[in-house]
Amino acid sequence: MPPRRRYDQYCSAACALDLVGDRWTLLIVRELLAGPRRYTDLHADLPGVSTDVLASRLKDMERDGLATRRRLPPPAAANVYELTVHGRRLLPVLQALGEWGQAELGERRPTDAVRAHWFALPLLRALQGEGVVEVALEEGDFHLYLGAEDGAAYGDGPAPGAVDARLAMDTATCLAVGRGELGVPDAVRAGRISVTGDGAVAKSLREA
Amino acid sequence: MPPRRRYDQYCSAACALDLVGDRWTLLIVRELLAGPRRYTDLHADLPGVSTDVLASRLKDMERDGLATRRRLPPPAAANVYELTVHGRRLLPVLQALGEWGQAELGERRPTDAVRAHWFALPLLRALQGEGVVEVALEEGDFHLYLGAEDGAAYGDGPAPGAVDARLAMDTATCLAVGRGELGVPDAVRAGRISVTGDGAVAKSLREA
DNA sequence: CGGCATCCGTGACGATACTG
DNA sequence: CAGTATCGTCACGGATGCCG
Repeated sequence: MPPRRRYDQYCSAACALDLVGDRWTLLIVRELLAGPRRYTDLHADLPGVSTDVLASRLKDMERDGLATRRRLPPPAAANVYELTVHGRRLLPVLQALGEWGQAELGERRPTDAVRAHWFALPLLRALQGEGVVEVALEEGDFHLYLGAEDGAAYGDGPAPGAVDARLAMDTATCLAVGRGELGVPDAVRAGRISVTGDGAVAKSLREA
Repeated sequence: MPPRRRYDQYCSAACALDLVGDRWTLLIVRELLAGPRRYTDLHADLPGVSTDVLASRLKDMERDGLATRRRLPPPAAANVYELTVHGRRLLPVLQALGEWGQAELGERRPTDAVRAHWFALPLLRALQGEGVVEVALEEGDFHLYLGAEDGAAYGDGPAPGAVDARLAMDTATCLAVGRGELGVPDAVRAGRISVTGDGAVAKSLREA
């Protein structure tokens, strides 16, 4: 087996790219940041990735300590992949990339895939406060854990537990809020976001 | 000519990776963050990159508005590549990557290349204050512009103009400071950094 | 000599088919 | 469901050549 391709530079950024610079790797991390995922789910949410490349990346990530494979207990017996603590620390990298990429993200082309939780990262930066916020878009739901001690986190689908606030909006509004162009209270007043819930977060989101 | 390979996802992070996710691209950005560079300099500081890939990446970056090619006026007539404002905004991405990668950056292997200015990014995060700081390592010199309005910046080699402080240290010390494990004043007291200059930055670096 | 373009061998990638 | 096997294609790395 030939040694895997590396940059061979004594530089922390190059070293990081040795681990996560391969095609698809950072997008797999983005998926797993939303919670544990089965192989088939990953394959479904990453259109274009071939099965062998996905399997190979997951193996690499497991070997490098970015992710682990775990078998769910019955009755939901299935293998899920999950980020390690080390892997979850890549969240700032994806946030920086996403922040930079928002400038180029124009109108959606018909060939572009969309998943609701892809909007969670920009929203995490834009929203202040503390608590569990559930967000509903046309594409689906996701939930944010604001003010968590280990930075912040989010998950796909509805929140499994109690929810402090629930936001419903369309994609364009979500993008504008994530970009920082639009504040949530302003959007609420403009009728572009509906906020429900009576937690402290809900109040602070409704008021400037 | 087939359309270039893209992820086709309506996601700002994926969109960013469409532009800078190719092999070598982010390392070229890292090089250009240290100032304008000629093709040959880039090729020399990126061991392993083939000539055609380097030329291809530079063309892509020019087309995508990340970099520009400019001809220096005589007598130093030469083409240099330079980041655009948009390209310079990738600095947070490289900082996030570098911060994450520092955890894996162990001892230097003999096959690893090193350049002095590769240590500029971690130091930029670690150092507080405002002014021009010149740093001397065994591998060479670089200089930092702390507190610049457009974030921060740095350059390879000695500073072209006036210098507020000058630091000399070895690589291990530089890494520890960049990691945040060691404060500059502590390192000065331990004799691991020599600080010269009498600017405000020099004073603040000497004192806790 | 700087700045590429061309050629070639190898490995990575993408699509599909197939298996436990 | 969760991958492995196969195969064609393309990108990469190395060497060499060209041209101002």
